[in-house]
Amino acid sequence: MRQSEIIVDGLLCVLVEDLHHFDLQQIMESGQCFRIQELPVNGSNILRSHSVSWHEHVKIDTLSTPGSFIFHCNMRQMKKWSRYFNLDMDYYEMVKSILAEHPDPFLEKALEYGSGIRILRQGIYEAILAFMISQNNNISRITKSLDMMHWKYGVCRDDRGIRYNPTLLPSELVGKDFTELGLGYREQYFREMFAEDNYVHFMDWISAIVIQDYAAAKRGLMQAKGIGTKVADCICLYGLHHMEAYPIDTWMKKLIENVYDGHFDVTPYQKCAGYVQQLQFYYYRSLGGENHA
DNA sequence: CACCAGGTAGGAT
DNA sequence: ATCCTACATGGT
Repeated sequence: MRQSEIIVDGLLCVLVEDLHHFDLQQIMESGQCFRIQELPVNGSNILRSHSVSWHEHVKIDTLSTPGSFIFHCNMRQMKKWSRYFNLDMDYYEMVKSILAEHPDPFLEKALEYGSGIRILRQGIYEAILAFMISQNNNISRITKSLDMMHWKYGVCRDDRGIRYNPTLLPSELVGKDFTELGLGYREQYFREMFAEDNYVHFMDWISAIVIQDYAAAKRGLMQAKGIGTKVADCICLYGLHHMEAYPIDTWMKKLIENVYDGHFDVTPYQKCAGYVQQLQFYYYRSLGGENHA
């Protein structure tokens, strides 16, 4: 991967080349992140364009030259996005080499089908909000609730004169009522978590979790109401980048039942289990569910 | 107008 | 330990 500064429309941007196994469309569709949007495209050498909201906001153009992208930010911000998208570590090759020793036709197809997927580092706050909302819910409502929450309670900041919805910090959520966000019965979970008289405990709880290993972090997370095994695994994986986490939801249950005859051994994939789960999940959903492929 | 959604808590086997 | 079910809403 090479990075260089260029000027686009009078603004400093970063041109990234030779970046492979990175496809924002796939990442957006993979269901790990609800805050990426596809934008209308105007440039002729631009294949797709996306906007990503996190601590900051960035527009990314996918160029027609394979492996080439334009990140609309400066080099300093690019460092953060590089970490966010996990651009330095390519789990594709890791799974490829494990597959050589543990043949798995389904996973092989899943790897090729979703080869552009990366596991993001969304941070614990973003992950808690997104995946507590995600339980027994559908994607479009999850996205809507999250967006409304950010617009209603978030403080807007930027250095380019563009209004955007930033990451919410606990300090911005303490004592809020969470009504009118369409959260349904999950509303109560948030009210408990961000109750004013729980703030000190909340911050202690978080600061312990972020320095613990996967097993301890998962146990800790599950102490909160509204966080069970699956949501805890998602927070560990997409928030804290614990790659051992292997979230099992209704789709993964069906997949393991139909494709692996009720048993899938993650042991060989310990160091990239979460990535393997994403590949399986993304490919299985593309098949419509019941197909054994 | 039913049925479903990247589950969980609380209670009953 | 392992089932069962109610759960609030909006999407399809």
